[in-house]
Amino acid sequence: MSKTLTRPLSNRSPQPLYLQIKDQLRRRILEGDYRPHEKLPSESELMSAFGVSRITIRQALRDLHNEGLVFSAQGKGTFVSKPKAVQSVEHLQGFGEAMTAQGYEASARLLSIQQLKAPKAVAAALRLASGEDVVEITRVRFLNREALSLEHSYFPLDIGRRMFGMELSGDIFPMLENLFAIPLGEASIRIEAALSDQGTRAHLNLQPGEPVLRVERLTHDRRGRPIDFEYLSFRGDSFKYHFRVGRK
Amino acid sequence: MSKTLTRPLSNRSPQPLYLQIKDQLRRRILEGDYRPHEKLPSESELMSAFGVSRITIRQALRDLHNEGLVFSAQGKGTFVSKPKAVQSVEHLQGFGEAMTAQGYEASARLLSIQQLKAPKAVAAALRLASGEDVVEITRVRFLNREALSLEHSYFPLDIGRRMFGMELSGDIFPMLENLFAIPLGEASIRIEAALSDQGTRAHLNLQPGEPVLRVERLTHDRRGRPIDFEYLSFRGDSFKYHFRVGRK
DNA sequence: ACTGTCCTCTTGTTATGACAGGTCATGGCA
DNA sequence: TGCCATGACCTGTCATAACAAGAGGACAGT
Repeated sequence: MSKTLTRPLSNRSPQPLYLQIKDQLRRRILEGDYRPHEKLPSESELMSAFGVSRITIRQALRDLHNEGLVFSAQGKGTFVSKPKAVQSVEHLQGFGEAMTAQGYEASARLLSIQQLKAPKAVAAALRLASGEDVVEITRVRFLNREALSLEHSYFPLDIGRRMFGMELSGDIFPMLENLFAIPLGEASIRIEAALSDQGTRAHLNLQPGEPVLRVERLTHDRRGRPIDFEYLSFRGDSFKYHFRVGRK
Repeated sequence: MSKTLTRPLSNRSPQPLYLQIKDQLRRRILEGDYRPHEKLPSESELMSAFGVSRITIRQALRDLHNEGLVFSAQGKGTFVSKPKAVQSVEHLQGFGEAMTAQGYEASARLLSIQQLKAPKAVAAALRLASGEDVVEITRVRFLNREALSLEHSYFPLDIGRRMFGMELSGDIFPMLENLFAIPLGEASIRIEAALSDQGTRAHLNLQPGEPVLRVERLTHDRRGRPIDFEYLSFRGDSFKYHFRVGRK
């Protein structure tokens, strides 16, 4: 637990101490040095470890608490929260965009990419003639090293064909916007709760009977053309979808 | 700016000082004593006004900042935030409204209405002082004669008390708007999948192990005051939530 | 008239010290 | 053996004190 803090007061101030401490603790949590429900060192231990006063430690812990990474119980200690990622959908963003913006470590593993005849529902959503081909991308998403969701994405041929051979472990939305120069517009989303099927269970490491949040998302470009239809299955215990809507 | 704080240390502690101060400031903001973009008294003024130390004032202000009611600028002061005037494209509808609009036969049965001390999460959502009372309404929703969802709604006292004795088998949103003349603004929604607990199963006629879609919805009036916090549990097999979002 | 310096007010950061009150294990007493 | 008191340890709250740093106005010099 040694640290290299640069003192703002004695030296030329780079960053407040409590921010440096907060970032170090967060990194350790996200990297798994401290695991969920594990107790963090007590405030006095952190004080001597970092060589700062209690108020500084508490300010760092308070920030982590506000971010939802830790919680504390009087008389017991401060503990790492189980990551319950909250994705805000006020703005349309991909999952990875949302998570990394919150400091989570998000990644994805490509399971398959292939061209196939569009399933009926997919063809209807993408406004394709039945029988037309689409490109299907199947990925597993990880949050803090744990499998979080299984994703099937379907793209029309002209877009999907360009994806073969590309790096697909990152976010797809920025890729569409930047590499393909496709301005994104509205997305339409459906959500339901369901029990996990066997294939999903295998990828997400779930027990039979555990629920999943099933999301269908159809993304359009700015001109209204549907360009990406996805089935997303999230572990029910570790994801919350969050958004705001206005009246009328 | 005189206040009646009850000192936790000298007296018998009712509530921490910073919470009392936070609640008083919040009330003044919500009641319009301090208007948006208006400067609050400086920290030293608040210190002498409340007769507490700076750390206590700052803790109260920090909480208000986290709730989004104020923001501060170094060297200038602390100011009241403007209640978000975000133009949303989406409809905020009660579920009943949405269903009847689609030709379904929707109804609700009132299970209970009571005044009780707000649970912590409810108090936080409605921005009430911890310990304040709220009115809880519990209902079961039916769609085409089948139980669809179990709903727990929490209202601040001034609104909730007016609901006793009213007809509560219909939609609550139109009631708020028309009978109570409360213009509705934004709602913030969280969704997750979970397994049904026993109480929910009983009301929704579910088998053990069946999943539910759990929704938390916090509705604000047009000025940004939170007025309705709800926990909704839907049968996972018979409901889909549908909405659209725009990019950026 | 314009500009740069300085002083003052403000919030931001940090230290030290103290007591309140919850949790839990240990050990003594019945 | 069982129960309870006690103390160690932990987070929660609050006070006092100091310096850093941004903002802005007063004021003097050009």
